[in-house]
Amino acid sequence: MTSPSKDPRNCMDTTTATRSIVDALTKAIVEHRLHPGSKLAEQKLADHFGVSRTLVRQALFQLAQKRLIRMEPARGAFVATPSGEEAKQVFAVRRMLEAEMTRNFVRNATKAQIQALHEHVAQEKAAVQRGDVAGRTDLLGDFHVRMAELMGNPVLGQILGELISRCSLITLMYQSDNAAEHSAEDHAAILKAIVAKDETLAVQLMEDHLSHVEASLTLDRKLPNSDIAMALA
Amino acid sequence: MTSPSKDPRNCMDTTTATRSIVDALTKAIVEHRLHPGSKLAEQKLADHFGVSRTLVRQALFQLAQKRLIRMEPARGAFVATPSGEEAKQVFAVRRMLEAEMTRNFVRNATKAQIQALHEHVAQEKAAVQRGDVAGRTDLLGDFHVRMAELMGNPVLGQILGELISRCSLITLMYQSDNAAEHSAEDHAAILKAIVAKDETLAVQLMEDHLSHVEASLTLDRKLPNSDIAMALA
DNA sequence: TCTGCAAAAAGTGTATACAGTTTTTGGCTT
DNA sequence: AAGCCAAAAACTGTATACACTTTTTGCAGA
Repeated sequence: MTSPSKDPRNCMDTTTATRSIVDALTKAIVEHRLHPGSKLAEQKLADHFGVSRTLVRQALFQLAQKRLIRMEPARGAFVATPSGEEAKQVFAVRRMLEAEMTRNFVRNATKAQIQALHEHVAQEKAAVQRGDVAGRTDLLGDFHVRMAELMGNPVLGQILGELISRCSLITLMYQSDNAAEHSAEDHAAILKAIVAKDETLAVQLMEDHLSHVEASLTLDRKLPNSDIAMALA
Repeated sequence: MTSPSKDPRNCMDTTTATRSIVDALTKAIVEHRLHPGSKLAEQKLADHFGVSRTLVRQALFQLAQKRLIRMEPARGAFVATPSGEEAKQVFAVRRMLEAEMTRNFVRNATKAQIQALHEHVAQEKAAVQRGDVAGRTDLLGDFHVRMAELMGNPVLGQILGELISRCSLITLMYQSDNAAEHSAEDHAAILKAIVAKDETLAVQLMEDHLSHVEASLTLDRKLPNSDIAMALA
């Protein structure tokens, strides 16, 4: 009934076009190939993707709703430049969500789910060891999304997914040192506590992990190219 | 800088058109004037709002992202019919978020913020007493959004706002008895615990409140007009 | 040389046009 | 009379056109 495509011909059709533009731009933003503040001109994107402005605009509106870009009236779309204040709020919400998520996970996780997390952590370690920065960043975020999905709560999964995308952008804007290696270890420690069914410890480790990531950012730093006049005052 | 309109002429201009369509449709869905499953034909909406399909489509895409409608390829947009499963997930996320929110609120709330909640609860009581169903539903949801906003966390506020919109739709689909009157009392009790700085009690009452609302729904009921053939089998 | 302004270029916001799909309608067969 | 198929109508998906705004360019004047 609700199958994605009843016709094998349909590989790239109807409305999937917009989705793929959203995904491509999301990936580009999260992977730092598009810098915060960059202008996203509609016609240029349309030419690049080989479609009309119509589809690009649809995609931009969706990205704006995900807060990965901001749209200024009559001026166009720009890659978002989340403020330090906003960053703190995003982390605060993540802590709320993920603390409870971890608690539920400890209580209800099956062996298969724990196994899936083990495999994920192994992948993370491999990415870290071979210096695969892009893959590592991806996997480190996915750890959290994976947990949400394994809990059988796609609603939570989607919300967390969006928050984590925003975090990627935030991290890339404010990161001082490359503390990402620690994250893989944090994940391993959290998983260990989950295996041990130590609810309190697992929750605590998850909260600490998120606080640690947040603390590794210099959120009070003046934004780089926000306003040159102000920078020289 | 980020002021909504620097020009007094701009009353209904640029991109605000789409926003107003989104708001109008959101209101219509949440207030049950558009029933779950209803077709939302683009041209009809365009005629009704006096704009072209372009703007209507933009609005529909945004509503789809908020999960208030669903869009089927080449078939159009329909008011969402969230499943009982999805409803439970939405409530689960709300409990996660709002438990922590309440905890933080007890710890950090200023007198002015508590005063604002008092006024809100008073408004709720007034709406309940004068039998204003629409206003009551609105206010009961807003209580939670207001708390989030008062906490100085717009990120949380927006996420909660969207979850609460979905809950309005869910409530209207699955409500068995009219348990809404209880909600106003629940809110008053929560506020009392906040005033008393009783963190544990406030959190508990908030969780109970949400569980109570969820329990008042018959989420396991077969959806009404999902498939007539199946209903008659 | 630097400032200021006007014309041109580029870009956004909305409407319309058109191709392809789905739904409805109406008649034909059994 | 009920069921089925074909033509028509309605609708979605995408591209294009046009008005209006912002930005850039280039020239004139101090």
